[in-house]
Amino acid sequence: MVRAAAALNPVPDAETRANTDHHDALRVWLRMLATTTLIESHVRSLLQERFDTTLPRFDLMAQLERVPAGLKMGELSRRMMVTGGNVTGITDQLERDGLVTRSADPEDRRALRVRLTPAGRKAFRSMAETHERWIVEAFGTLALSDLGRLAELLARVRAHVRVSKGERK
Amino acid sequence: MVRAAAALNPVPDAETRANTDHHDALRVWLRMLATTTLIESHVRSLLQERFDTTLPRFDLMAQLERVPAGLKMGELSRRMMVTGGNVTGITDQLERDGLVTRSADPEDRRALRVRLTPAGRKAFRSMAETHERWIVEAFGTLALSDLGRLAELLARVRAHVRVSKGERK
DNA sequence: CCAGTTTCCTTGACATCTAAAATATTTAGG
DNA sequence: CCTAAATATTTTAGATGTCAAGGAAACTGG
Repeated sequence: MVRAAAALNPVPDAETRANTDHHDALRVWLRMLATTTLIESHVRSLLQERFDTTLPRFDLMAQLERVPAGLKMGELSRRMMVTGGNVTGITDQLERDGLVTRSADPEDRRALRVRLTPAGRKAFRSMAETHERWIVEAFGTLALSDLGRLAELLARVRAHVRVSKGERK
Repeated sequence: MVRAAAALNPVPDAETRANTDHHDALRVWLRMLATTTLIESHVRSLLQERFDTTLPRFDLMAQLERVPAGLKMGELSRRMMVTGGNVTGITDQLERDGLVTRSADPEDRRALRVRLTPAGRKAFRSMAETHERWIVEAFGTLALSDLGRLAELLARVRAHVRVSKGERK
């Protein structure tokens, strides 16, 4: 996808010298992106087929499922890592379908609390169970030890990027 | 995110028994998704800031960069794993900005060939170099051996999902 | 040669998403 | 108390994505 840059970029990290050769990092990234996209689109189409719903709607409901008192729009926005305007739109649809409700927050009149309705909770539980089965199957080729290794590698990358991002801005 | 389903789903894979505990697979998946999304949004905002462009536009140009003769719309669609309508829209914009051209395919009058213009090629090379630097830095916390392990684990998952998906439909 | 099908592309309707502006409320400082 | 800044949400414009329908050209089997 990309040409090699000369070996001129300093590694800002402390301990790991002599690490990523340039093409290697890019190749791993593209593979990671492709794999994630593959699974994600698989899940999307299954959600569509079997439950006539979408991934963002499922994600929003998943956030609410463990919080019976509901979440404020802003909390949903932060947890889902999307903008507030986006949450507004998705909530509109779920509300229209009777799966969530918006109600005034008693402690802050600017805020709204979003909650699953009983119908929403029921629908979510059914979807979540099936969804987990799909994911277990997708990763079913990895032994438990491999799964742990993968988790650990991902955690390291994530933490590293978080830090660099924070530093830059 | 999801409750545990009882241990009742058979692992369709041959060799690996006693593998993914249910919550583990889900946890790894969510972490992988979060990590990928984090890097992707990082790249997106950097592309926006530094080059006033977007990831889909960059991706499309990346496809064209190695094929001076250009690609047909349908080929772009397949390579980018998006629908044709989507490619039409992104190409419209790049064409408007003078970065690509659409020209008739001499061998098939239904088809169009999309090519980078010299300006497009120049712009892409500059972006690609910087983009690679970002990615190398993002994965800079991993030693080369870790990078290899990560690549291998991802490849296995990807291949496995590809197969299951093919089987189902 | 030609009707029927397939392929290539665009268009239209709609769901997601972001960024930025507008509104309403709360909070902080004087 | 009262203004100024911060916060919570919605709205708008625009890019990205899907799917399905439509027009043009190419292929296919008589």
